[in-house]
Amino acid sequence: MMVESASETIRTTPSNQNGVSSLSSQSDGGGGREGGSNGDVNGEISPVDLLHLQQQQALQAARQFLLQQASGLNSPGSNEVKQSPVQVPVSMAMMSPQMITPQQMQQILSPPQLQALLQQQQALMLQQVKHTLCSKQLAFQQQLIQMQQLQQQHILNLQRQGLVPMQPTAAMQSLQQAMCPSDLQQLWKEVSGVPSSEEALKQAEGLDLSTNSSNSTSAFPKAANAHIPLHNLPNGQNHTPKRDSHEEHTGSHPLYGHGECKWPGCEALCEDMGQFIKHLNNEHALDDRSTAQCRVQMQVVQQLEIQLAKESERLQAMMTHLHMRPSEPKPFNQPLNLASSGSLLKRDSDAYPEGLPHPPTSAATPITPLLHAHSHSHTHPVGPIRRRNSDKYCTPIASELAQNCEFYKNADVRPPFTYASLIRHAILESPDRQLTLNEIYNWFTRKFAYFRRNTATWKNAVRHNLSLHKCFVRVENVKGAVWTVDEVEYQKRRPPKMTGHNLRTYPSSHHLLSAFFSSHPVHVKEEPTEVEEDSRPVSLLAGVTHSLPLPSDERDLEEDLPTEELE
DNA sequence: CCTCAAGTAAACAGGA
DNA sequence: CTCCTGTTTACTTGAG
Repeated sequence: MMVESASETIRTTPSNQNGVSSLSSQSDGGGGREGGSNGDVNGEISPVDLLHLQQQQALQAARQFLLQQASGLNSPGSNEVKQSPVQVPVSMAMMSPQMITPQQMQQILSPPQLQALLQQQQALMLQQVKHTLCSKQLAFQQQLIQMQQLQQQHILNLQRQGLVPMQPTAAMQSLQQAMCPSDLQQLWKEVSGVPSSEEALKQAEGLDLSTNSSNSTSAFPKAANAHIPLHNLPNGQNHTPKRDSHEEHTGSHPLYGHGECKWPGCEALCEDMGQFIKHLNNEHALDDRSTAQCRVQMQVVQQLEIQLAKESERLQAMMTHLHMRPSEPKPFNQPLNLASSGSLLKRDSDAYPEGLPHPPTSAATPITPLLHAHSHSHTHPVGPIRRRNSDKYCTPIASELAQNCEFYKNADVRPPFTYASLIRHAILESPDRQLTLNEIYNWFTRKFAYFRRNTATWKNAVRHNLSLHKCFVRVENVKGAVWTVDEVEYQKRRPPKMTGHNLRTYPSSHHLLSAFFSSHPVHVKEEPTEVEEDSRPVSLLAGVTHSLPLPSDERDLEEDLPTEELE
């Protein structure tokens, strides 16, 4: 109880200035853009128009891609459905990382996969920028709808398998509540100018929306009118078991393409659909691992959404600057799941005039941005990451970092290591195996986007760890003091604790599922981030650091957690 | 329930 | 005086 009061008085301590300027708000203008919208005239094609068009196309493509990604994670047997009257942003329900942190996801599924995925996505996004010319909103709508359906399907599947703990109906209800269909309907109208989503759907169906077909894996099913009105779901009666069989007969599956399974990290070859389905059921049944992988995929999508949001914001700023009337600003401003979840949940407040909060918090605060606006600014200002999973669950820090350094460098994800192990790693990584405090700080900020904010907190933790653990030895130097590692102490320090649990099986299905359905991400503790520039998930992929051979040093380090690894 | 490790917050001291 | 560094204590949380 006291804690709360304590945390409420958190003040940003002076230490913030330690060269950690990660804030580069590029959004100038956020304000009065709605003033300038006067209809959609497109008589002439000026450079400005082209720019506009390009941007929109890019954004649209990105959005589509995100949606595809999101739909891709809807576990097997979840496509073929096509429409639902109610818009339900999948990710809203599925992305609730407050229960399982991104780190955990990463642990579960090696981030190289994440990187690979992101890379793919980036490439595909670029491709799609070229191909996606028409059917902007419609494609968007279409896919959103599909996502919803997939989500529903997924839920149904879970129910069927008895894996949805307790009352699936409750899950549904919470889902539905969180979604607030009416809000969504409204949103749709705003966004698309289409009277209702069903209308939109009809239109969408009338068109060839296969713009996404450039992504061979996505092949959105066009068939099926398996309606699953969400409003029926709460009864828990709408199981439509036939869908599986139905799916098997249609030749496409988002997780199947080019004769191989597109499940993240799988790539198993399957000659035909039947074989693939079999494979899917065998290898990717709903278990801890698959569920965890889903969450990883969510993370991927989330990161892409962040990127998308940023681009949207940029577009807005550009257009504002050029005095353009954003012909269709809304869809782009609306970071579909992330932010919208907040706004919808929030409900009462506008909080969402523009879709994106303005400068600093915008993109990088996927989960909570709007909540902050609402609550006292200090309520959870720094989202203390209590109780992160300890490194005992992790792969050895050295290899993990070596493989995923680009990821951590850019993604605002807390590394799944203890402070102590990180500090040690930093020190041992240095040429002289010694670092000053400030150098350690710098290492943290350099290596982890996550540590580019809340500096007061983690720096304090670093100092605390340095002092606390005997394995860190302070050595007076000419220029001051440096910190070194007493390896013996360090090893001693480590409890024989078990662990290792294969990360892939770490979080239990229950956890994951409850996370899935806890669509009340209101209390997310992700902090108000400022990682604008850093959370550039897409670009980070260019990194290609994975598969770097480990330096000998790293090898040493890697031995560091042998027991932890092997259970 | 207890213990322990980890994370967080904060008070405090000493030095630049 | 402010800020940084370093130490220490207190507390919470999660896991064993």
